[in-house]
Amino acid sequence: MSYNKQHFTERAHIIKAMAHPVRLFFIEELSRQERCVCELTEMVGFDMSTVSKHLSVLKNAGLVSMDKRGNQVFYRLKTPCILNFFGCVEAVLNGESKTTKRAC
Amino acid sequence: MSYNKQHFTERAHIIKAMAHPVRLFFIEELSRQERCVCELTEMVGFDMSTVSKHLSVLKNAGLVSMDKRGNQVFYRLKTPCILNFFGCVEAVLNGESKTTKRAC
DNA sequence: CATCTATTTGGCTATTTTGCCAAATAGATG
DNA sequence: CATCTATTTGGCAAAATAGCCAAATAGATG
Repeated sequence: MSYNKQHFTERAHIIKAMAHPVRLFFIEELSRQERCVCELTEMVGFDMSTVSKHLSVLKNAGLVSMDKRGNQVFYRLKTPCILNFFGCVEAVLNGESKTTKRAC
Repeated sequence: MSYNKQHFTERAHIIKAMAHPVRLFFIEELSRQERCVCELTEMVGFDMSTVSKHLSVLKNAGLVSMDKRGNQVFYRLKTPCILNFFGCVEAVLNGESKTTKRAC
């Protein structure tokens, strides 16, 4: 197979959305329960505008959805299958990757 | 759970290594068979030095391993479990993510 | 309606990433 | 040993990303 730039750019866009410590944390946290921006902001200790921008990256990639209730906006994970991937990342970190052990 | 910066930075480092169209292509291609730098260079049409740097990002993250034979260097995928994740990315692209369908 | 709260957007700077070229390295071959 | 081939490294400029502040929005509440 040869390199189809558009095909891989689309997929990289989604993975790129996950490729930041704060966003990774949000994905994990939102898989547990929905959270409003103010809660997430307090958890990570960044400026709320920064948090909002991270969330919009996730939203833009189709990974989370949002829901405005009252004057708060709640985000939740739309793609639980992402979590299956985290086990593989752990395996890479532990250098177990060569084994046939199914991490995902 | 609260935000442990180091924990998520380590994991983001691995995901970041995957977050580029060319590197994503290499992961998929190398899952099929090992390839030397010159083959990969021809497939993507970038400068060989650029390709070499992309490969070193993958290597640094622990995703591929390399093997020098003759004056060629062959790379191969060290972490097949990554491939299970691609199905999830497809699901996100197709907007099927809300369903309970197991993509990974 | 005026105001307050939660969130997003615009704009700026600092940092990181990407890709090319040129030069360095390392092994193979004449 | 000189040279050729495959690859990596250094360095640079352009582009993308991250985080902060200030300003704009949008509901909720007095």
